[in-house]
Amino acid sequence: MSIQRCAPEPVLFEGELSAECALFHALADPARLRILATLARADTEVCVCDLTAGFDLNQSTISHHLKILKDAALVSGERRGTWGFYRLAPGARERIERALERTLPLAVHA
Amino acid sequence: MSIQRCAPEPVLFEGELSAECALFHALADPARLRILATLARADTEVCVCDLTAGFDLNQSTISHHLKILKDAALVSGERRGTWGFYRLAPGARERIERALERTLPLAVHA
DNA sequence: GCGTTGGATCGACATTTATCGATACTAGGC
DNA sequence: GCCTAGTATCGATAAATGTCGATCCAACGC
Repeated sequence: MSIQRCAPEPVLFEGELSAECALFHALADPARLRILATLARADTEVCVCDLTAGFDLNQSTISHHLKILKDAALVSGERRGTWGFYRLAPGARERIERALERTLPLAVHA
Repeated sequence: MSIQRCAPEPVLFEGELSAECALFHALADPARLRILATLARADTEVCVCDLTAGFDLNQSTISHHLKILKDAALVSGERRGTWGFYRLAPGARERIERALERTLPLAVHA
């Protein structure tokens, strides 16, 4: 037998939140969070070599996390010569704030 | 040979972000995001039976996600009789906003 | 007492994912 | 050309995790 309802008129959210979920997923890793925090506090771009040297992770692991952050459009990367430089993507924080607003709106209007 | 630096004075973030990471992790699942969005838009508490009936997921799966959200202090649950009721934890959104501020501060002061 | 019902917990399984080593790629220096 | 160095990509592996079914627990009705 199926489970019954305890009260009439349940209001369930049916909207699409996959983009918001992808954003939060990119934030849900300690290595990526440290990279983001570093980029956010750097007034300039940061070289990949500094991240590789500073964090206790393999170079390929750093590169892997940078790709995930880049795919999430949270950082932007550029290669000059043999070195790679990354910076926080413009509007990264605003995009997260908007995702939060769509998930947990301050003013409940639905 | 170890990897060399391309420039002097790399500034790496060394702070602790495990609590923030745990918060974002709780948000990084479509089912939990839908539950949170539902609770945020409900002016009252929501019965577990409504979540189980409305979302295309097993009852034990819903309960599992509710526990994760509760452990993250994003929702609060109460049992009255045989039914369980959940609501958005007070200050849930503010806690996420503070976690975002600690990770990506608007004013760079470090 | 017993049976039922909603929800939580446990076990198992499949998928995802973080990490690493090895390799490929690209730009310089020789 | 060749060699080196920094980065990206590929493969493999181990750990984490989402999902489900089965079971347990608590409350209600009989």
